[in-house]
Amino acid sequence: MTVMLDPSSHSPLPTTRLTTKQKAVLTQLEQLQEAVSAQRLYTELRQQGESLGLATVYRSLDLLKLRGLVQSRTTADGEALYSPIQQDQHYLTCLQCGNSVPLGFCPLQKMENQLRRSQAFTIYYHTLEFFGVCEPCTHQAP
Amino acid sequence: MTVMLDPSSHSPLPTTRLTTKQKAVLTQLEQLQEAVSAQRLYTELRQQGESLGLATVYRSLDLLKLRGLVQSRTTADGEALYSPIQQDQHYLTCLQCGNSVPLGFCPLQKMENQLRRSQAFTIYYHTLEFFGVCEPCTHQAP
DNA sequence: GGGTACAATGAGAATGATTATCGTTATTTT
DNA sequence: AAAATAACGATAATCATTCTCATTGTACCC
Ligand SMILES: [Mn+2]
Ligand SMILES: [Mn+2]
Ligand SMILES: [Zn+2]
Ligand SMILES: [Zn+2]
Repeated sequence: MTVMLDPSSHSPLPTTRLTTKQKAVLTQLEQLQEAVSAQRLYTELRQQGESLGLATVYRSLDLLKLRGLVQSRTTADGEALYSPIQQDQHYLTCLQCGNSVPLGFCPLQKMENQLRRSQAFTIYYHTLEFFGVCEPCTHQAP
Repeated sequence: MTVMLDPSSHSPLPTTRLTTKQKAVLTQLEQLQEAVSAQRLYTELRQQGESLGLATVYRSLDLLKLRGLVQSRTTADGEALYSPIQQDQHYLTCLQCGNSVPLGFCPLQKMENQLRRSQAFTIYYHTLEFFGVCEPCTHQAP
Protein backbone atom coordinates (compact mmCIF):
# COMPACT_ATOMS: atom_id res chain seq x y z
CA MET A 1 0.00 0.00 0.00
CA THR A 2 1.48 3.28 -0.97
CA VAL A 3 -0.39 6.42 -1.74
CA MET A 4 -3.75 5.61 -0.33
CA LEU A 5 -5.92 6.99 2.37
CA ASP A 6 -7.87 4.84 4.77
CA PRO A 7 -10.57 3.26 2.56
CA SER A 8 -13.14 3.83 5.29
CA SER A 9 -12.49 7.56 5.42
CA HIS A 10 -13.84 8.28 1.97
CA SER A 11 -16.85 6.75 0.31
CA PRO A 12 -17.99 8.49 -2.82
CA LEU A 13 -20.10 5.47 -3.61
CA PRO A 14 -22.46 2.79 -2.28
CA THR A 15 -22.41 2.44 1.47
CA THR A 16 -24.33 -0.77 0.94
CA ARG A 17 -22.69 -4.15 1.08
CA LEU A 18 -21.27 -6.07 -1.85
CA THR A 19 -23.60 -8.31 -3.81
CA THR A 20 -22.92 -12.02 -4.16
CA LYS A 21 -21.57 -11.67 -7.66
CA GLN A 22 -19.37 -8.76 -6.72
CA LYS A 23 -17.98 -10.80 -3.85
CA ALA A 24 -17.32 -13.70 -6.21
CA VAL A 25 -15.30 -11.45 -8.49
CA LEU A 26 -13.30 -10.00 -5.63
CA THR A 27 -12.64 -13.40 -4.10
CA GLN A 28 -11.45 -14.86 -7.37
CA LEU A 29 -9.16 -11.90 -7.81
CA GLU A 30 -7.67 -12.40 -4.36
CA GLN A 31 -7.14 -16.07 -5.10
CA LEU A 32 -4.90 -15.44 -8.07
CA GLN A 33 -1.34 -14.36 -7.65
CA GLU A 34 -1.01 -12.28 -10.80
CA ALA A 35 -3.04 -9.45 -12.32
CA VAL A 36 -5.73 -10.78 -14.68
CA SER A 37 -8.05 -9.53 -17.37
CA ALA A 38 -11.82 -9.26 -16.99
CA GLN A 39 -12.23 -11.81 -19.75
CA ARG A 40 -10.12 -14.35 -17.93
CA LEU A 41 -11.87 -13.69 -14.64
CA TYR A 42 -15.14 -14.32 -16.41
CA THR A 43 -13.95 -17.59 -17.91
CA GLU A 44 -12.49 -18.89 -14.68
CA LEU A 45 -15.54 -18.00 -12.63
CA ARG A 46 -17.85 -19.80 -15.04
CA GLN A 47 -15.59 -22.83 -15.13
CA GLN A 48 -15.75 -23.17 -11.40
CA GLY A 49 -19.54 -23.12 -11.46
CA GLU A 50 -20.39 -19.47 -10.85
CA SER A 51 -23.24 -18.23 -12.99
CA LEU A 52 -22.65 -14.67 -14.10
CA GLY A 53 -22.42 -12.57 -17.23
CA LEU A 54 -19.45 -10.82 -18.70
CA ALA A 55 -21.10 -7.44 -18.24
CA THR A 56 -21.43 -8.13 -14.54
CA VAL A 57 -17.74 -8.86 -14.27
CA TYR A 58 -16.94 -5.48 -15.80
CA ARG A 59 -19.53 -3.74 -13.70
CA SER A 60 -18.29 -5.39 -10.54
CA LEU A 61 -14.70 -4.48 -11.26
CA ASP A 62 -15.65 -0.83 -11.75
CA LEU A 63 -17.52 -0.76 -8.48
CA LEU A 64 -14.72 -2.50 -6.63
CA LYS A 65 -12.31 0.08 -7.98
CA LEU A 66 -14.58 2.86 -6.79
CA ARG A 67 -14.49 1.30 -3.34
CA GLY A 68 -10.73 1.21 -3.32
CA LEU A 69 -10.60 -2.59 -3.27
CA VAL A 70 -9.32 -3.25 -6.77
CA GLN A 71 -6.89 -1.56 -9.11
CA SER A 72 -6.07 -1.95 -12.77
CA ARG A 73 -3.30 -1.30 -15.21
CA THR A 74 -3.33 -1.45 -18.99
CA THR A 75 -1.03 -3.69 -21.00
CA ALA A 76 0.82 -2.59 -24.10
CA ASP A 77 -1.88 -4.06 -26.31
CA GLY A 78 -4.70 -2.25 -24.57
CA GLU A 79 -6.08 -4.88 -22.24
CA ALA A 80 -6.89 -3.96 -18.64
CA LEU A 81 -5.47 -6.19 -15.93
CA TYR A 82 -7.01 -6.15 -12.48
CA SER A 83 -5.63 -7.00 -9.07
CA PRO A 84 -6.48 -6.54 -5.40
CA ILE A 85 -5.29 -3.10 -4.43
CA GLN A 86 -2.80 -4.21 -1.84
CA GLN A 87 -0.33 -5.39 -4.43
CA ASP A 88 2.04 -2.51 -4.94
CA GLN A 89 3.67 -4.05 -7.96
CA HIS A 90 5.18 -2.40 -11.02
CA TYR A 91 6.63 -3.62 -14.29
CA LEU A 92 9.29 -3.08 -16.90
CA THR A 93 7.78 -3.55 -20.35
CA CYS A 94 9.64 -4.11 -23.59
CA LEU A 95 8.45 -1.95 -26.46
CA GLN A 96 9.73 -4.50 -28.94
CA CYS A 97 8.45 -7.87 -27.77
CA GLY A 98 5.85 -6.70 -25.30
CA ASN A 99 7.06 -8.86 -22.44
CA SER A 100 7.01 -7.33 -19.02
CA VAL A 101 8.97 -8.27 -15.96
CA PRO A 102 8.02 -7.27 -12.42
CA LEU A 103 10.05 -4.68 -10.60
CA GLY A 104 11.13 -5.82 -7.16
CA PHE A 105 10.12 -2.68 -5.31
CA CYS A 106 8.10 0.52 -5.49
CA PRO A 107 10.14 3.69 -5.83
CA LEU A 108 7.25 5.74 -4.50
CA GLN A 109 6.87 4.15 -1.09
CA LYS A 110 8.60 7.02 0.65
CA MET A 111 6.57 9.83 -0.84
CA GLU A 112 3.12 8.90 0.32
CA ASN A 113 2.62 11.79 2.66
CA GLN A 114 3.98 14.43 0.39
CA LEU A 115 1.54 13.38 -2.30
CA ARG A 116 -1.46 13.11 -0.03
CA ARG A 117 -1.15 16.75 0.90
CA SER A 118 -0.48 18.11 -2.55
CA GLN A 119 -3.88 17.64 -4.15
CA ALA A 120 -7.58 18.05 -3.49
CA PHE A 121 -8.05 14.55 -4.80
CA THR A 122 -8.58 11.35 -2.91
CA ILE A 123 -5.91 8.97 -4.14
CA TYR A 124 -6.65 5.26 -4.03
CA TYR A 125 -3.70 3.83 -5.89
CA HIS A 126 -1.11 4.49 -8.53
CA THR A 127 0.26 2.75 -11.57
CA LEU A 128 3.90 3.04 -12.51
CA GLU A 129 5.57 1.37 -15.42
CA PHE A 130 8.87 1.57 -17.18
CA PHE A 131 9.24 1.10 -20.90
CA GLY A 132 12.29 0.29 -22.92
CA VAL A 133 13.94 -2.66 -24.62
CA CYS A 134 14.76 -5.93 -22.90
CA GLU A 135 18.12 -7.64 -23.01
CA PRO A 136 17.19 -10.27 -25.66
CA CYS A 137 15.60 -7.72 -27.96
CA THR A 138 18.69 -5.54 -27.83
CA HIS A 139 20.73 -8.24 -29.57
CA GLN A 140 18.24 -8.80 -32.29
CA ALA A 141 17.63 -7.63 -35.79
CA PRO A 142 14.66 -5.29 -36.17
CA MET B 1 13.50 13.55 -18.51
CA THR B 2 13.83 11.02 -15.77
CA VAL B 3 14.81 7.45 -16.09
CA MET B 4 16.25 7.39 -19.54
CA LEU B 5 19.56 6.62 -21.05
CA ASP B 6 21.07 8.61 -23.89
CA PRO B 7 18.88 7.71 -26.87
CA SER B 8 21.91 7.54 -29.11
CA SER B 9 23.63 4.92 -26.98
CA HIS B 10 21.16 2.16 -27.75
CA SER B 11 19.57 1.37 -31.04
CA PRO B 12 17.72 -1.90 -31.14
CA LEU B 13 16.10 -0.73 -34.33
CA PRO B 14 16.59 1.02 -37.68
CA THR B 15 19.79 2.97 -37.86
CA THR B 16 18.35 4.53 -40.98
CA ARG B 17 16.81 7.97 -41.04
CA LEU B 18 13.15 8.76 -40.51
CA THR B 19 10.87 8.74 -43.51
CA THR B 20 8.93 11.84 -44.52
CA LYS B 21 5.71 10.54 -43.05
CA GLN B 22 7.39 9.54 -39.84
CA LYS B 23 8.88 13.00 -39.56
CA ALA B 24 5.48 14.55 -40.18
CA VAL B 25 4.01 12.56 -37.32
CA LEU B 26 6.82 13.48 -34.97
CA THR B 27 6.69 17.15 -35.92
CA GLN B 28 2.97 17.36 -35.41
CA LEU B 29 3.40 15.73 -32.03
CA GLU B 30 6.02 18.24 -31.01
CA GLN B 31 3.77 21.07 -32.12
CA LEU B 32 0.96 20.17 -29.76
CA GLN B 33 1.18 20.94 -26.09
CA GLU B 34 -0.86 18.02 -24.81
CA ALA B 35 -0.72 14.27 -25.33
CA VAL B 36 -2.93 13.19 -28.25
CA SER B 37 -4.43 10.05 -29.69
CA ALA B 38 -3.31 8.47 -32.95
CA GLN B 39 -6.76 9.11 -34.35
CA ARG B 40 -6.58 12.81 -33.64
CA LEU B 41 -3.05 13.00 -34.98
CA TYR B 42 -4.31 11.42 -38.18
CA THR B 43 -7.20 13.86 -38.53
CA GLU B 44 -5.08 16.92 -37.89
CA LEU B 45 -2.36 15.88 -40.30
CA ARG B 46 -4.86 15.32 -43.09
CA GLN B 47 -6.57 18.61 -42.40
CA GLN B 48 -3.32 20.47 -42.78
CA GLY B 49 -2.71 18.85 -46.15
CA GLU B 50 -0.52 15.86 -45.34
CA SER B 51 -1.46 12.77 -47.28
CA LEU B 52 -1.08 9.68 -45.15
CA GLY B 53 -3.08 6.73 -43.93
CA LEU B 54 -4.20 5.87 -40.45
CA ALA B 55 -2.15 2.69 -40.44
CA THR B 56 0.96 4.73 -41.16
CA VAL B 57 0.29 6.93 -38.18
CA TYR B 58 0.16 3.88 -35.93
CA ARG B 59 3.22 2.36 -37.56
CA SER B 60 5.16 5.59 -37.25
CA LEU B 61 4.27 6.00 -33.61
CA ASP B 62 5.48 2.49 -32.86
CA LEU B 63 8.76 3.12 -34.61
CA LEU B 64 9.24 6.46 -32.92
CA LYS B 65 8.68 4.80 -29.57
CA LEU B 66 11.28 2.18 -30.44
CA ARG B 67 13.72 4.99 -31.14
CA GLY B 68 13.06 6.60 -27.80
CA LEU B 69 11.51 9.70 -29.36
CA VAL B 70 7.89 9.19 -28.41
CA GLN B 71 6.06 7.81 -25.42
CA SER B 72 2.50 6.82 -24.72
CA ARG B 73 0.08 6.35 -21.90
CA THR B 74 -3.36 4.81 -21.88
CA THR B 75 -6.48 6.63 -20.73
CA ALA B 76 -9.15 5.15 -18.51
CA ASP B 77 -11.27 4.25 -21.52
CA GLY B 78 -8.49 2.42 -23.30
CA GLU B 79 -7.23 5.01 -25.76
CA ALA B 80 -3.50 5.52 -26.16
CA LEU B 81 -2.19 9.08 -25.96
CA TYR B 82 1.19 9.93 -27.43
CA SER B 83 3.67 12.67 -26.67
CA PRO B 84 7.28 13.60 -27.35
CA ILE B 85 9.37 11.76 -24.80
CA GLN B 86 10.81 14.82 -23.13
CA GLN B 87 7.58 15.64 -21.39
CA ASP B 88 7.89 14.10 -17.97
CA GLN B 89 4.27 14.64 -17.12
CA HIS B 90 1.94 12.61 -14.94
CA TYR B 91 -1.73 12.69 -14.10
CA LEU B 92 -4.33 12.18 -11.42
CA THR B 93 -7.34 10.40 -12.87
CA CYS B 94 -10.81 10.17 -11.36
CA LEU B 95 -12.28 6.67 -11.35
CA GLN B 96 -15.77 8.14 -11.27
CA CYS B 97 -15.88 10.80 -13.98
CA GLY B 98 -12.73 9.89 -15.85
CA ASN B 99 -11.27 13.39 -15.82
CA SER B 100 -7.57 13.68 -15.29
CA VAL B 101 -5.54 16.59 -14.05
CA PRO B 102 -1.81 16.99 -14.56
CA LEU B 103 0.54 16.59 -11.63
CA GLY B 104 2.95 19.46 -11.28
CA PHE B 105 6.07 17.39 -10.82
CA CYS B 106 7.58 13.93 -11.18
CA PRO B 107 8.22 12.11 -7.93
CA LEU B 108 10.76 9.89 -9.62
CA GLN B 109 13.24 12.50 -10.76
CA LYS B 110 15.66 11.68 -7.98
CA MET B 111 15.81 7.96 -8.49
CA GLU B 112 17.10 7.80 -12.02
CA ASN B 113 20.48 6.38 -11.24
CA GLN B 114 19.28 3.79 -8.79
CA LEU B 115 16.88 2.44 -11.37
CA ARG B 116 19.30 2.44 -14.25
CA ARG B 117 21.61 0.12 -12.39
CA SER B 118 19.01 -2.24 -11.06
CA GLN B 119 17.96 -3.95 -14.26
CA ALA B 120 19.37 -5.48 -17.42
CA PHE B 121 16.83 -3.50 -19.36
CA THR B 122 17.28 -0.32 -21.32
CA ILE B 123 14.74 2.09 -19.97
CA TYR B 124 13.42 4.78 -22.30
CA TYR B 125 10.65 6.30 -20.25
CA HIS B 126 8.11 5.64 -17.54
CA THR B 127 4.44 6.23 -17.00
CA LEU B 128 3.07 7.08 -13.61
CA GLU B 129 -0.51 7.79 -12.77
CA PHE B 130 -2.59 8.18 -9.69
CA PHE B 131 -6.19 7.06 -9.46
CA GLY B 132 -8.88 8.06 -7.03
CA VAL B 133 -11.88 10.34 -6.85
CA CYS B 134 -11.84 14.03 -7.64
CA GLU B 135 -13.24 16.75 -5.40
CA PRO B 136 -16.50 17.28 -7.34
CA CYS B 137 -17.23 13.57 -7.54
CA THR B 138 -16.76 13.19 -3.81
CA HIS B 139 -19.77 15.42 -3.16
CA GLN B 140 -21.99 13.59 -5.53
CA ALA B 141 -24.55 10.83 -5.44
CA PRO B 142 -23.48 7.62 -7.16
C1' DG C 1 -48.29 -12.57 2.70
C1' DG C 2 -48.78 -9.49 -1.39
C1' DG C 3 -47.39 -5.29 -3.90
C1' DT C 4 -44.37 -1.75 -5.55
C1' DA C 5 -39.93 0.63 -6.49
C1' DC C 6 -35.57 0.11 -7.68
C1' DA C 7 -31.03 -2.10 -8.15
C1' DA C 8 -28.58 -5.94 -10.21
C1' DT C 9 -28.02 -9.14 -13.83
C1' DG C 10 -27.50 -11.59 -18.44
C1' DA C 11 -27.55 -12.19 -23.40
C1' DG C 12 -26.46 -10.28 -27.18
C1' DA C 13 -25.77 -6.11 -30.16
C1' DA C 14 -23.00 -2.02 -30.83
C1' DT C 15 -18.83 0.60 -30.41
C1' DG C 16 -14.36 2.00 -31.49
C1' DA C 17 -9.42 1.82 -31.20
C1' DT C 18 -5.94 -1.00 -32.96
C1' DT C 19 -4.14 -4.55 -36.17
C1' DA C 20 -3.88 -7.39 -40.19
C1' DT C 21 -4.20 -7.84 -45.33
C1' DC C 22 -2.68 -7.11 -49.54
C1' DG C 23 -2.10 -4.63 -53.69
C1' DT C 24 0.49 -0.37 -54.93
C1' DT C 25 4.23 2.93 -54.69
C1' DA C 26 8.69 4.73 -53.15
C1' DT C 27 13.47 3.69 -52.07
C1' DT C 28 17.64 1.18 -52.17
C1' DT C 29 20.82 -2.12 -54.23
C1' DT C 30 23.10 -4.29 -57.81
C1' DA D 1 17.29 0.37 -65.26
C1' DA D 2 15.73 -3.96 -63.34
C1' DA D 3 15.26 -6.39 -59.10
C1' DA D 4 14.70 -6.48 -54.24
C1' DT D 5 13.05 -4.39 -50.26
C1' DA D 6 10.67 -1.20 -47.35
C1' DA D 7 6.70 2.05 -46.78
C1' DC D 8 2.35 3.08 -47.57
C1' DG D 9 -2.99 3.39 -48.07
C1' DA D 10 -7.51 1.60 -48.13
C1' DT D 11 -10.22 -1.34 -46.08
C1' DA D 12 -11.52 -5.50 -43.60
C1' DA D 13 -10.97 -7.99 -39.38
C1' DT D 14 -10.19 -8.21 -34.30
C1' DC D 15 -11.47 -7.93 -29.85
C1' DA D 16 -11.92 -5.71 -25.33
C1' DT D 17 -15.30 -2.92 -23.51
C1' DT D 18 -19.83 -0.68 -23.31
C1' DC D 19 -24.70 -0.35 -24.23
C1' DT D 20 -29.57 -1.99 -24.46
C1' DC D 21 -33.29 -3.77 -22.60
C1' DA D 22 -35.94 -7.51 -20.91
C1' DT D 23 -35.75 -10.35 -16.66
C1' DT D 24 -34.77 -11.36 -11.87
C1' DG D 25 -33.67 -10.25 -7.07
C1' DT D 26 -34.14 -7.35 -3.03
C1' DA D 27 -35.78 -3.85 0.32
C1' DC D 28 -39.50 -1.63 2.27
C1' DC D 29 -44.45 -0.71 3.18
C1' DC D 30 -49.28 -2.22 3.75
MN1 LIG E 1 3.95 1.67 -6.18
MN1 LIG F 1 8.18 11.02 -14.39
ZN1 LIG G 1 11.85 -7.50 -25.68
ZN1 LIG H 1 -14.43 12.88 -10.87
